[in-house]
Amino acid sequence: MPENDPAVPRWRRRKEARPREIVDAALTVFGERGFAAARLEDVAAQAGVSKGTLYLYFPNKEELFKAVVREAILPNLDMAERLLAGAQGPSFAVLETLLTLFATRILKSRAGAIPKLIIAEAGNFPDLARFYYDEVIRRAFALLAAVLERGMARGEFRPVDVDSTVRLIVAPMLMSALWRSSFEALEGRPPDVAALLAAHLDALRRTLAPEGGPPS
Amino acid sequence: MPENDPAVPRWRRRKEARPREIVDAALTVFGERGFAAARLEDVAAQAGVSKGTLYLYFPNKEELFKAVVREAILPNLDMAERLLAGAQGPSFAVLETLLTLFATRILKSRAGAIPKLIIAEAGNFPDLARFYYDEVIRRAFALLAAVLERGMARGEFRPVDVDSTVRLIVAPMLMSALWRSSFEALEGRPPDVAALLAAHLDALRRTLAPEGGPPS
DNA sequence: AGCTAATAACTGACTGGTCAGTAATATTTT
DNA sequence: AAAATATTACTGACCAGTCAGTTATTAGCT
Repeated sequence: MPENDPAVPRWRRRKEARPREIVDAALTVFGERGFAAARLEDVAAQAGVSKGTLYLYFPNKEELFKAVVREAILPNLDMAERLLAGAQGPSFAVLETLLTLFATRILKSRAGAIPKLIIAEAGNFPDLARFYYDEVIRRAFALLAAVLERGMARGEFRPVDVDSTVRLIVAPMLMSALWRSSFEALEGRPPDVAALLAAHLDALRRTLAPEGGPPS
Repeated sequence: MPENDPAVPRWRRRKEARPREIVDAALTVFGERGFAAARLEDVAAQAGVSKGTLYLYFPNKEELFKAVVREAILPNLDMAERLLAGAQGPSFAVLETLLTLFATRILKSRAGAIPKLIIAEAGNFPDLARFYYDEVIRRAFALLAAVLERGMARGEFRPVDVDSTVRLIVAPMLMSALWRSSFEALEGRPPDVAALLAAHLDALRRTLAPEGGPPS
């Protein structure tokens, strides 16, 4: 049943809105299928646009993916960095806020699919891996390392191996994100992120506490 | 320069040895490229065989992959289960042995690539995800849960939320495996698994210790 | 205000390349 | 010779990226 009324155009020119809509559609489709398996035809359909239009705004699939990362992840990192820069109180509270932020802002949004994407495709698309490593991982690790250094300098944390401890902090959050992407459908119940976060914070409190007693 | 001497056959019939060689080649190629992107042509070449031969021993790509998992992972799980069943000493020592076993047997072998594989392809190949979940994840989680229960029953561990704690135990090891597969090439130094394992065990000791003091 | 280029935005059929799986054929072994 | 094992050449489906052509919008002219 084709729409023949010429008063209703088949499409509109919307130069301003397109990139955002395309990136948004791409996040959805990449998240569902991964980078390599995602069909740009599907991204286009999801964005309500034809495949050719994608190429008016993005030179190729990889650049589209980078745009997705920039839009979905980097603003959160910016926020986290500002948070540390302006922190006044105890370091453990900063850590708690950061992890809670991750659990709510990233894990629960469609951006939670991005870690899986990167891990899945790093081998076959080293440029993407490099991009993500430089723009996201390095910054996130540096941020957490700074929190640990701050805590140790203030005597709130016992001395620890910073690099290993950063990985210990990140791992459960990362694993939650991967879990959601991969196995949520197979388990009856959804994973209890809140319980995991609570247990993780509890473990960190005990791990980081100076010998003389727990930090405030 | 073709070999025309009829006394030197171009190939031999080796019905017994083929499956193992093919599975071994498949582990290598799947590990490098992922499941979807791996070319059976490459698996065949790596196994010193032609593509058609693969189909004499495995009905399709998915079944070949399942065979890889069965061969590379399940024997390690069997060993771990026997280890717990025969354990006499303190529960923390069992935990330590299990994690060390993982860090050495899985992480350092080509089998370390399998977690990445599963996570990467779970969305597009739900049958594989189901298979891995049933055959590996459930068993591994049950195993660790049993260690925790044992420790709590013997008063060596304080009472903890078993499910969350199992995830906390697994996450850093899993993350190491994923890291190797994805970012090792991008960093100068290889990740220091020994340091991470030491820090993790230290953190677990503090986390699981009953209030009255650390377990032996 | 209405008509008419000119331009910018968009479409969708097509190309070139890839690869899992199959069929036809060849070689080795018994 | 027959059976078992292996190879090679092929098929069909898939998809990123391209491009010739179409449609909406804007600007210029009257």
